[in-house]
This record gives sequence, C-alpha cells and structure tokens, in this order.
Amino acid sequence: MLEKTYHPAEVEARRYALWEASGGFAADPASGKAPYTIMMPPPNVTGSLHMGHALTFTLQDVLIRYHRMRGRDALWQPGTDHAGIATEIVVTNQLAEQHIDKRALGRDRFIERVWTWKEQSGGTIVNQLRRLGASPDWPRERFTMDPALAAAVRRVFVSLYREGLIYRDKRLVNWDPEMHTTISDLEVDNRETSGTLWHIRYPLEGEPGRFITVATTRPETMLGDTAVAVHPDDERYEGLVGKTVRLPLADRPIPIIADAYADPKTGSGAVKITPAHDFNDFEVGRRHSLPTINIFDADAKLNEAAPAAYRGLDRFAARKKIVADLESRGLLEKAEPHTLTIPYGDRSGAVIEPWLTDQWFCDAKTLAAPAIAAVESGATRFVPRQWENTFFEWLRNIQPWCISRQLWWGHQIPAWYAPDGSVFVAESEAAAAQEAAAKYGRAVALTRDEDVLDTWFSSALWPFSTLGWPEKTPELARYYPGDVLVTGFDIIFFWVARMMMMGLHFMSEVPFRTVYIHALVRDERGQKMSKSRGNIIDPLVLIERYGCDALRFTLAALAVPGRDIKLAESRVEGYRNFATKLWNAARYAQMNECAPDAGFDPAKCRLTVNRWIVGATAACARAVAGALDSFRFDEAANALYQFVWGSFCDWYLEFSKPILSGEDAAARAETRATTAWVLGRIVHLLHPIMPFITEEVWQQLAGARAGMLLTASWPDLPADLEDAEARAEMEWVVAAVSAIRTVRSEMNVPPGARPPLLVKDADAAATARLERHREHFLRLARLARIDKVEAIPKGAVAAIVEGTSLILPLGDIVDLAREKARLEKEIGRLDGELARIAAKLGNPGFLAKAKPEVIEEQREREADAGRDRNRLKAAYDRLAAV
RNA sequence: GGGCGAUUAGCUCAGCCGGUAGAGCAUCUCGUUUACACCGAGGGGGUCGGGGGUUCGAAUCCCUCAUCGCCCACCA
Repeated sequence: MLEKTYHPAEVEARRYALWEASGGFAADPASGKAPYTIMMPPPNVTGSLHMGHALTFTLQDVLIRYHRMRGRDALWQPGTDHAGIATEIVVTNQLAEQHIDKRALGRDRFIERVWTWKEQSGGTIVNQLRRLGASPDWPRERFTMDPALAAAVRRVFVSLYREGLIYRDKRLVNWDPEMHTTISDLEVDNRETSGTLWHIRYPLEGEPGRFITVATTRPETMLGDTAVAVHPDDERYEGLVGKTVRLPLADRPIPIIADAYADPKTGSGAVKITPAHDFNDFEVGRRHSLPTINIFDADAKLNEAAPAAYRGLDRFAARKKIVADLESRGLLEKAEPHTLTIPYGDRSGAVIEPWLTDQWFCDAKTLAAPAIAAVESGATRFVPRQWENTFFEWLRNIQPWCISRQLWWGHQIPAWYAPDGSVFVAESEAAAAQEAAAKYGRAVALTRDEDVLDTWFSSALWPFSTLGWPEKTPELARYYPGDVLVTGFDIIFFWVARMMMMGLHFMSEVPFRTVYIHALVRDERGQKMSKSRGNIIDPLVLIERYGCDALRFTLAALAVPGRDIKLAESRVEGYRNFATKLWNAARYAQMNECAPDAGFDPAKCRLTVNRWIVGATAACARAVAGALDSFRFDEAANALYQFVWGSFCDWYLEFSKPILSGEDAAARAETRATTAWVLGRIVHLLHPIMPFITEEVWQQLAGARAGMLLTASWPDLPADLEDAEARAEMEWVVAAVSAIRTVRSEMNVPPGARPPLLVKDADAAATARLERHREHFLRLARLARIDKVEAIPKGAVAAIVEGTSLILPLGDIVDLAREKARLEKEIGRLDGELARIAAKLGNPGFLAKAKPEVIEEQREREADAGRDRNRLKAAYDRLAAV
C-alpha cells in the first residue's frame, strides 16, 4: 500500500541505489541497438553543484532517459575536468591559510597536494549529480588528467606541432601578475570603469617651449614609449612627423611618426606608442620597426628598464608618482574623468597586463575553417538556430590561441630543450632524447618545458579522448560522433568551438550532430546568481525542501529555448504539488483495486469515458514525444501537467467514482483496468522528467516483476486510439457540467442550500446524453451543491416558471428578473457579434481576399449566433409574458 | 561601436508561419465530496511597451522610438 504522503528523500536514496546497482545506466556496445550519445560537459572536479549544473544535467538526463526508453543504446559519458587555474587558485589559497608558500613548497610537492585535494573533494560533484537523479554510465567516468587522456593530449600536441599548427612565438599576451601566468583572450573579463585621462606634454627636441600633447589613461607606461604617432592627414601636426621628442622622466629621444591608427578626433590626436604594453601599440611598433621596451617584471612592478626613481614600484604606485612628477615639472596639461575598460582575469580578479613573452600558440584560424564549414553545411546544427551566428562571428575573427600556462596543475607541455635552446617536441622524454641524439649525434641533457596547457586544450578532446582515442576502440567507432551536446551559451567559445576544431581535425567528423544551447538560470528578479549578490539558490536545498522530481520538472518546464530562466521558488512548490497529485491519484487507483491487467487492450474499451481517456493518453504520449524530439522540454512538461492534473485527475477519476461504486460488474472491471493502464502510461511518459516518484509508483503498482521504468519501453501509442466520437461526447459533458457549475455560482444560492437544477429546452440528443451520463452529472453537479438535474423538453416552459430553479441549455439561470437581465445582456452581445460579422461579410475586400475557409467559418458563426439569438429572444419573450 | 534578446493579467511566463487574449502563482467567494487542503468549484483582473505602416483583419509581419538585459570589440 502506498503511504499517505510521498517522502522524496527516502524514495530518492533507495531508488537511486537500486538503479545504479542494476546496471541500467550502462551503455551496451554489444546490444545491437542504435547508439545515442551525450558527452557530459565535465564539471570542475573540485566544484559543487549549482543551479546551472542542475539545469544542464537535468535536461541531459531527460534526453538520455527518454532515448534509453525509446530503445537506443544510450551512452551518457560522465567525467570531471581538472580545471587548471581554478583548482590551482583553490589549493594555493588553502596552503596560504596554513602559511605555506606555493613556491617554497616546490612543483612536485604542490602537485601532490592538489591530487590529495582532488581525492578528498573530487567525489562531491559526482555524488551531487546522483542526488539530481542523473543516470550516466558511471563506470566509464573519466578525468581529464587520467593517464589515457594525458596520452591523448600529448599525441594531439605533437601532431599539431608537426603540422605547424602549434608553434612557439614571442608576442604580447594577457599576463596575470598575481597568478604569474598567461591567460587566453577569452579568460579576460573587460569591465567598464571610471578612470582618468591625463594629457601630457612631450617637449620637442631642440625646440624649447614646444610640446606635443598626448593623452593616456596609463601614464606609467610612458616609460616604455618608443614613439608618438599622429594621423598622416592631421593638419595640426603637419611638419612634426619625423621630428623627435624628449620623453619626459625617462629622458630618451623618441620619434614622431605618422600612422592611421592615431585618431584625430580622440584625445589630442597624438598618441603615445608603447609597443611592449599595449596590443595596438604593438602592431604600430611592428609597422614602424620600433624598439619594444619592457618596463614591467612578472609582478607588474617596474624593472631596471625604468629610471632608478621608479624601479621596484608597483604599476599603480608608479602611476601616482609619475603623475605627480609630471605635474611638478609643468608637463601635465590636464586630467579629465574618463570611462575605460579594464581587463581583469576572470579567475583571479587581477588586473591583466599585456606583456611580451615567449608562449606556445595554436593556429586556431586554420582549425576553425572546417568547423565553420560543418555548421554552414548543417553537419552540426545549433538549437536554437540563432547561436550559429555567435559561433560564426567568433570563429571568423579568431586570433591565435595562447595555450601555455605558467601553472603547475595541468598537462605539462611535451617539449624538451637542449642546452643550445633547440626544442624537441615528442610524446615522451625518451622519444625527445632520441630525436636530440639523432640531431647532435650524441646524447644531450634535456630540460622539459615548465609550462602546462590551457585546461580547455584537454577538454577540447573530450568527445574522443574519453572513448579511448588514439586507440581504435570499439567505443570510439560506435559512440563518435555524439548525438547532442547540451550546454550553456557561455562556453560556446571556450569549449564547443574547440571541440569542433579538434574533433574535425583528428576524427575527420564533427563531434556531435546537434548543439542544444540552454539559457542561464537567474533569480526570480532576473539577476544573475552570484555569491556577491547573495541570491544563490542552492539546488540541493530545493531538493531537500520539495524533492528532486519537483526541481527537475520546474527546470524542464522553464527551459524555453532562447530565454533566460528566472527561477521562482513558488514554481518549484507548485510542481511539488503536482508530484503529490500524482501520488494521490496512484493511491486512489490502489484503493480501488485498479491493478494492471496484462490482457487489457485499450482499443477494446466500451465505455465512453474509458475510450476517451485512452485516446487522450495517446494524444499526450504523442505530444510529449514530439516535444522532446524537438528539445521543447517546456512543452513536454506542460502537456504532461495538463493531462495528468486537468484530464486524468479532475475529470476521469471523478467519472470513475460512480462506475466503481455502481452495479455494472463489466463496467467496473473495464474502468479498473483502464485506470491502471492510464496510470501506467503516465508514469512512463513522466519518467524522464520525474524519475523517482514515477519509478516508486510503478514498482508499487505493477510489482517488481514488471521491471524498472528506467529500462522500460517508451509507450508509443497508436494514433487510432484517439477516439473522436468519445472525445466529442466528453467535451459535451465537460461543457455541460461546467455550465451547471457556473449557473450554480451565479444563482447566489445561500451556503449549504442544495437546489435542483433543470436543464431547459433540451432537445432529444441533449436529453439522451444527460440520461446516458446521469450518474456522472449527479456526482459532478453535487460538487456544485446541486442535488437534482433534470432535462425539460422544449416547450415545457410553464413548468419551469413554477419550478424553483432552472437553466437554459447548458447553463442559464432562472430567477425571472435575473434571467431577463441576463437574456437581455446576452442578446445584446449576440446582436453586436452579428453586426460585426455582417460588416465583415458585407466587406468586398474580405470576400475577395480572405481564405475561403475563413469566410465559411464566419458564415457558420453568423448562423450559430443568429440561431442562438432567436432562441434567446423567444425565451425572453416567453419570460416577459409571464 | 557592432550584434542578439526581451517588453502580454499583481508576479513568473506561454501564445507569434495573421482570423474572437492563455497557464501557474498571488488575490477574492464558496466547499468536511468515500485519492489529495501540497485539495475541489467558481470569480475578478490585460486597449499584448509607445508611435507609424502593410492588411478586410496584427499580440502575431515591417519600420521607428523608449526602457531593460546579454555577448563581442584595440580606442589612447
């Protein structure tokens, strides 16, 4: 017997353990079924579940459960990411709390610490995924630093290096002076800030008293200036080009050059050029073969290239001092407020410094071309489609990808240097040594490159490295390419684009056919959830409060394509109520001995209600499958909600009551079997979204022999179960009952009173229907506190007038005055409608241009309204005569 | 500076290949009916952001303005 209330926590723990132990999550390469693959975006190994995870993993789990039920060999490949910089920051901070300095500890011992931390906390996120009901193939779980995945990384690196697609170069990079590492353009967070624009006078050499004024937001970088640029067409500076200025403070001569980069409309029109510390200036410097003077060290403190007075100062302290010194020398023309964007490291929060260093780069432009082509050709398609533009936009303007990081935690770059600086890139030290020996004719001492690779380099390989690549495994042949990638738009660049590039390059095939991009989860006011705002909703708290199924259903119902999700807790509560409703419906079925009957054939039902609910179930199944096939999780959820609550519970179960307590044994049996059958279909259809409660209900109703829903078959119901006749009849009854209820509430019947209700002017068909469903009418009418429902044939008006209460066909009232007023109003409304329709039908434009069926529809509407109007007028006249 | 999205009932949102405005929550009224008060029945509440256009007809298509949000960008 089902308990009186549903206890999510207990059921979830028990059911999950049974599922996992059953092996039902596992893909089976030997099954002979068509594969269906989803690569799980690996969460950070040290992370914990937030609402974004809850959304993305719920949607993935819905898809994987659905397709598993549809008979596919479903592989949901799980795993975690080592998250280089994020993890290194966490562990470094932990060490700092224990007053341990990372550098003092040394590389090897630091990495040991990280592995220890990973062992301790690495299980958190995967266990939280279990709380969410996720059903990936756990035994296949991978970690981006697994030996096999590390081998794949080395193979890819070496291979791209030999093709010339990975190279070492000295360029300006984004340098994080706190973490002491480079980061890629994508990891830079540009924030608008209010600052100051300083106008500085640079004295012209040999012309005392003459200056050229430059404007800058970063005066400290002037110490690295190697030119001043003006626009070639700028008349103000005609004649100055080619002259020399004396760079203040540094006291160096630098040339005035002409370059179109200088915008006459901006600042003073003359711009200082600091090739070593500004991306634009770097380009200008290249064009004019200017020297680059690097004035910062790795901490972004001024180095020995700066005048002695500034050496060792932090860049911000130096700025203050330089501004003060310029002012005291009368070289500061003015300082004005100015908004500018300042680059921050998205992980460390430090202000990023453009810095000239040797780094490893990946030729993203070359790799991007096939990725662009694949989306253009439709080999991979985005849902919603509009994200393809975002994808194209970025890939078409892609810059070289800086892949080296000066971190310790990550895949160390497989490059070794000989004493003369020659580099040997190989998959192992032995192989590098061999190459070196071949070159020098003797063994030489090699030192390995200290740097590690960008985290996203290894995650870019995820779709094939997890399947065993570069080995030719059966899994690789079977599960690549994946069917769908589910992820948020925020990592289209970081991850999706790079998987496309690597997948196409190494597998000659896209990594996935469809990319489903979901929105961000925000709070109910539309704010992004963040720790600093304090508006984080913890999915685990919601799970504890309302149950996992309620949370999953909420996320599915709110997953409207292309729109952010504003999560209101009241929604979760509402769907918790929905779960309770389902539970109680199951209890009702159980109390009434509605047991599943293997011999039940839904096509053979005789009672109208049963034929109707069978058809409605089939329609619901069709709607849910159609919605899930097109990633409309919201439509699937809503179709189920409406059907279960609106059709099954509100109408069907109420209808079943008089039958089940009635005399007709055959009708009782059929209704019991139908109820059990429909409930069975419901838990199947609902299972992908609400796995726990459906499994529990199914197991308790059908018994263990029936097998788990997890591995059950999707109920594809034949369309011919949808019985138009039964549906029409039920629609009539539903409309009739609704009308009766309305009437009752409009009659102002005192509380507690149970008036009779007379259905007036009933024609033969209506009378027959009312008789056929008499018990149902009575039962449902009693819900409206009405005890007697009678049909009164046409013409029996006198009886009505003497009666206590009555209604017109499907719902009008009776107290004479009220009734007259109501009729007047209704007739007026119909007159208005008739006038509008007549105007329409008298409009030549309408007749000429509207579709024939629309015109026909208007004619029918006119005829209906006309009939209604005449009937009401007749009724009114009769009432008026009384 | 470019691009994208949003603006519909008090709140959160559907509807948008044009044809009489919908749901959930909230609110109000009624209700001890043998699954469920995490319930049932019913009601009130919207000139679909403003303006213009196309059309017989626009929440739905086009233009424009306003407000909000996001992404990208090298502007001193």
